[in-house]
Amino acid sequence: MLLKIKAINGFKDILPEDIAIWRTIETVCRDIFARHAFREIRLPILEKTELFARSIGEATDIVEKEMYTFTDKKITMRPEATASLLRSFIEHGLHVSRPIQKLFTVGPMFRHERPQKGRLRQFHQIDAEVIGGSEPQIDAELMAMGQMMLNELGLDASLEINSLGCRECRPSFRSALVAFLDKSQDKLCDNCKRRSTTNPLRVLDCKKQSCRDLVADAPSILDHLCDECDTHFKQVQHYLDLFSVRYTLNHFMVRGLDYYCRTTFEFLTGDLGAQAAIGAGGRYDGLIEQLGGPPLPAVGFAMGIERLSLLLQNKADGVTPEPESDIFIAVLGERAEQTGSKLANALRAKGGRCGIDYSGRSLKAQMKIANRNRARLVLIIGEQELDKGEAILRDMQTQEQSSFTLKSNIAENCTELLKISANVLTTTEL
RNA sequence: GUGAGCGUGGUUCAGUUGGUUAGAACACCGGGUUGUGACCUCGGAGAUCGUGGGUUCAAGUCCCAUCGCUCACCCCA
Repeated sequence: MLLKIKAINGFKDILPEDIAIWRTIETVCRDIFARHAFREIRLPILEKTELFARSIGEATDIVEKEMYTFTDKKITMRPEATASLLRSFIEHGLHVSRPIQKLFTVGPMFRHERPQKGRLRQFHQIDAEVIGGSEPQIDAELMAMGQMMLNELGLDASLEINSLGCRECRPSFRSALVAFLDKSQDKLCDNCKRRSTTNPLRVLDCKKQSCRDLVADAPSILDHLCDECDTHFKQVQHYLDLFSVRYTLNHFMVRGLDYYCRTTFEFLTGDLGAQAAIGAGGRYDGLIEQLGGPPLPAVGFAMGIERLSLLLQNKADGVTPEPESDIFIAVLGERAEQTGSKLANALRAKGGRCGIDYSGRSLKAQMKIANRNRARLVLIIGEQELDKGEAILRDMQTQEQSSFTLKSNIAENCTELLKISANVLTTTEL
């Protein structure tokens, strides 16, 4: 045997067994987007490298070392969706058609990190962005929508929120924080010693207990917000309360992308190993302008589909897969095969989900296939019945069998079978 | 980039101090019902034990190397 070619590290197949969960996630989220008047946008996977450098930030880990880039062509496989979406928004002047654009997109993202539980190199995100509004209601509504998605998927997650301030107030907080960290340099972990100069905000996010203890007394960004940011953040909380969305303030929360300002938030779970965030986002008011677009405020978030999927898999009452067929046609002998195959394809043309096997297996083997397909009905066409113009119709669940008259008009047979099938399927749903 | 753990049929694993033809469960195929699934029962097929080298009379087992996977750090969805 030749050497097998395997998928590359961090890239996963989504097998037929996994699809039910994926479709559930997508269906639930799409439905909720529709209820919130979001429209879908589909974007390319490759973009100019510069797009991500300018939006995510040159100094971030993502841009510095995690992007899949064709260096000779200066193009990159997108590590996140927001940059691409804004590029498209600006390029097509979408702000002209509506004062506020509510857009979502679903698809693969690529980051060259070491894979681990809940973290892949190709992963999928559901991404939502509201462009053109700075009102705190929008922030709150977006979080409420994210919470609705998790609720309707039956998942528990906590929502943590913070405000990072704006260009006006962040510098004063930053210098206060740096001053605080300087006093305790020797107590910080090596990593945080480095970060206290390169990206002091990140020290707040350190997971080491010693740093967490130290940082507990650090100045809070929330005490340094300018009046406008402070009012905005209080309003966000007011509307979250109004919408009955539960949340906790976490002034240690820092996001890894440079473009966030004001509101940031994360949906967190304790059931994903080291990966706590299943969805996260925030406001990025200056970014569109920075990418060459009009000065529009915006806010958005992304959910990780693989992470949602892992959580759904862990649930006892998991998602049940759809049957491969509703009606399976078992045939015995060549004449039956002729009748059965013709009927199967006619049924499909009329919208029926129909299975059939042509390998001439025993009836027993065909019944096993029907069972595995989770077909509710099996139409058994045998020589003896065929002579009488009949077939046997078996309900696999109730185990009841009845004789089915095969009319010469095949359309009539289809109509009759589809009627019985629909009938049987709805009665068991209730 | 750093660290730890693990590589045995399709899948999950067992394999004792190295010792005959490497086992099981699930899955698959077939029989028990010459025309009836899911349950039961009997049988069958399926493994270069990740790869290369070494030690030994003898290696799945010990040693070295290499590749791969997983988890964690980091960072993030």
